[in-house]
This record gives sequence, C-alpha cells and structure tokens, in this order.
Amino acid sequence: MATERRAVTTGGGRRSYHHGALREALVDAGEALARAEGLEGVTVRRIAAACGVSAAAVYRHFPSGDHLIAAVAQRAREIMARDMFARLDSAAGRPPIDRLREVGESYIAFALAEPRLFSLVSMPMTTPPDRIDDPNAADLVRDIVLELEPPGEIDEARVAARMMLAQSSAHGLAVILRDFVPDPQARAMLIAGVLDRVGVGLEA
Amino acid sequence: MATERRAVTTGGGRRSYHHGALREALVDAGEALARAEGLEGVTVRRIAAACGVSAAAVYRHFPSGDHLIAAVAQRAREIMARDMFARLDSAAGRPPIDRLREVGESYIAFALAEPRLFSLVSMPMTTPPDRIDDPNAADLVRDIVLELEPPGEIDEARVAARMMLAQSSAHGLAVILRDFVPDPQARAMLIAGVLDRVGVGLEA
DNA sequence: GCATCGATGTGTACACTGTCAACATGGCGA
DNA sequence: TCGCCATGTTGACAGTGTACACATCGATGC
Repeated sequence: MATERRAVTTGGGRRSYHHGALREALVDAGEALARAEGLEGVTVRRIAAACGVSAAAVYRHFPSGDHLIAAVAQRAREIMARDMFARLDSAAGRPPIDRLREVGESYIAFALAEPRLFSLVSMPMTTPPDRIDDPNAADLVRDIVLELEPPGEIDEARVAARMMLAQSSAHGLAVILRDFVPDPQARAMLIAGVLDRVGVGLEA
Repeated sequence: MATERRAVTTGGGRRSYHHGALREALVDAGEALARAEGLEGVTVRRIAAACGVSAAAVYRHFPSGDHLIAAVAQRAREIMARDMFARLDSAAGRPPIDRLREVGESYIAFALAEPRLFSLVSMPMTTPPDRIDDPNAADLVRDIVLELEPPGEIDEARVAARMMLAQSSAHGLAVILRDFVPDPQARAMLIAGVLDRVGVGLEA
C-alpha cells in the first residue's frame, strides 16, 4: 500500500509537488517494508519509491538513512509497548511477578509474530529516539521490579539484577526461539518452562 | 595484515597467479575485518583486497558473500568454544551448576571483549556449518544439564527448559550489556547478580 | 618432455545501494 | 501580488554483490 501523495491544503488525492506529510509516510512505508522483507528490504530508495517520492527527498526529513531506520525501529517499539500496556491493564491487581511474566510474554509474542520487525527493535539504538517521554519498556519493568523490594529499603543492586534477569531472559528466549525453534508447540512449551524458572530466579 | 600471496610449491613469498590457500586466507581476513570494524566493514571486495585478490576470486571458494560471512561467523564460534573448553578443563570435577556458570561467563566475556566479532556469532545461521562434528556450544550445555537430571529418569521437557534458560539468559545478558552498559564495573556486578539468580532458576 | 585440462585466478559489466550538489516548485507571510 | 524558503527533483559519484568471458598455471597422461 503505497502512500498516496497529497498536498496539505488540497482535499483530493491529486498529485502535487509537495507531499504534505512525508515524514510520517516514510516511517509507515518503512514499517510495512520491514514487516514484509526484514532489514535487507528496508532501503532508502525503496521506502522513497513506496511513497512515490525521490530518494533524495528523504534527506529533507532525516539526516541519514540510518536515522530513518531508527525511526521505524522506534515505531516498532511503540507497537510493542502498546501490547504490553494492554496486557498490564488486564492483569491489574495481580502480583508483580505475574505482571512481569505478562510483559515477558508480550515481548516474546511480538518477536515471534513479527520476527522481521523485531529485528529492528533489537538493534542497538544509534539514534536517540525523538521523544524521551514515550512509553519505555525498561521503565515499565523497573516499576514492577520495585514492587518486589521490601518497603522502605530499596537495594539498587538487587533491583538492577532483577531487571536485567527479566530483560535478558525474555530477549534471549525471543531471539533463540525465532532463529532456531520453528515449531509453535515447542515454542510454547519452552516459553512456559523458561519463564517458570525465571520467576523463581526473580523472587530469590 | 594482508595475507601474503604464495604458491603451493613455491617456497618464497613471490607473487604468483594462484594464491594457494585462498579460502583460509579469506576467512582470516574476514575475521580481522570483523574484529576491527564490525559487520559494516566486512565486505566481499574488502576481504578480497586484503588478500591481494580480485573480488570475483571469492566465488571460486564460496557460493555467495553470505557464505563467506557465515564461515567467518563459524570461525568466531570456534574461538568462543575454545575458551569454554579451557574454562571447563579448569573447572573439572566441580558441580554441574558451577560449570554451567563457567560456560555462561565465557560466552559473556567473549561478547564484551570482541563485541563486533560477537555480532557475527549471534547472527542466525543462514548457511549450515561445514563440519557438523565440531565443538558445539549447545551440545556442551546439554551434556552438563543432563547431569542435573535424577539418574535413570530423564525428563526431556525439563532438560530443554534448563538449556533454554541457560542459553537465553547468557545471550540476552551479553547483548544488553554490550549495547547499553558501557561501564565495566557495572557489567561485572550485573553479570554476578543475574547469574546467581539464573543458577537458582536452573536448580528449581 | 610435452600437450592438454581443470582449478583458480582477472577484468569488466550490471543493477543496486547511500548520499550530495544544483536546480525546480509552489504554499504562505509581508 | 511578490518573493522567500521548505520541500521536492535530477543527475552524479563511490561503493556494494555478483555473473560472464577470458587468463594462467600445476598436475596428469602420453
């Protein structure tokens, strides 16, 4: 679905020299391309073409192609975060350890449902995200992990270790399942088995 | 260090039309390039140039550039495996859980010491390795995990879950530390803290 | 000892990539 | 209404993987 060219003031779909909302459209096209073909297929020229625009136009909105890809990655993180928050709403009131598991399952589910998009998510962030205040998975985990601390005395080292265990095991599991375990049933068994044990490690 | 061109029968360093051991040399050059510049710098043409050979020569030894990169990745895995076996020799006789930790520490140490080479290791294997019978980290972990099973009754699901927990947490921790925790002291604290908890989860 | 053959190298070409400089367009404020 | 300037286009350059035709040379058979 190539984004239609549209001028800001023009109501119709008439082609005009100026696109009107190119930046958004580029990220949209990048997301679609990443979903369909993975990192290999995400290319400045192809994204531009999908928007019906020349490649050089991209550089009016992003300092480099890597910044555009970073924006697509950020978009993917936001999609993931949305699902996490939705799951957390449903799990409100349940113990912290259960909610941590919910977050982990969300992370892994996204990785397995959209493996190519996920490969963007797990790229090291070369470019700082535009908005610092958007839903952040790390902060989310931290908030829940803090509830595991005894009231009044927060052990920062313990908090950090628990956060790291939660994030590491979820990320590692997602990657390994994606790359080496194609069978959905085997995946489900392993997710359950590993997260059970991570739960034990988190409460230790 | 560009590999010197040498003929099979010629003793001296004299340049000859045929290289003599190009395949090895290409992997060597790829490894050096990966160490120095990471995946971005690992390019068919640059590897060939480092060997003093035209780019097309590569295709006499590898069906594609990706296969060459896969060979470099396999090389890196072997380097990692060597360190693991060395550590395991030193830890012979100690309980399985300690040896698993040794393997995990080796994995993480390599990732942090050679972050760029490690990014090849953790690439999904597009090409099956040439030799199936070489030292394999997964088999290594499996052998140790099997020792945790009660004698006589092996629960395959439990074995799989323990293997997965060990591998996932080590890989995830390595990646996250590499990308987001530059400080060596913080890294050491987190490694210890997380691996302690993984140990608890493994024995559960 | 000599011709030949196959393995392994070279050169050139093509389509693709990111990126830049110079130029074109047209919406919006003065 | 005019002109500015944000935003687009075109064309170019260097670098990428890869295929094809050709060159070279060690080994092998006579």
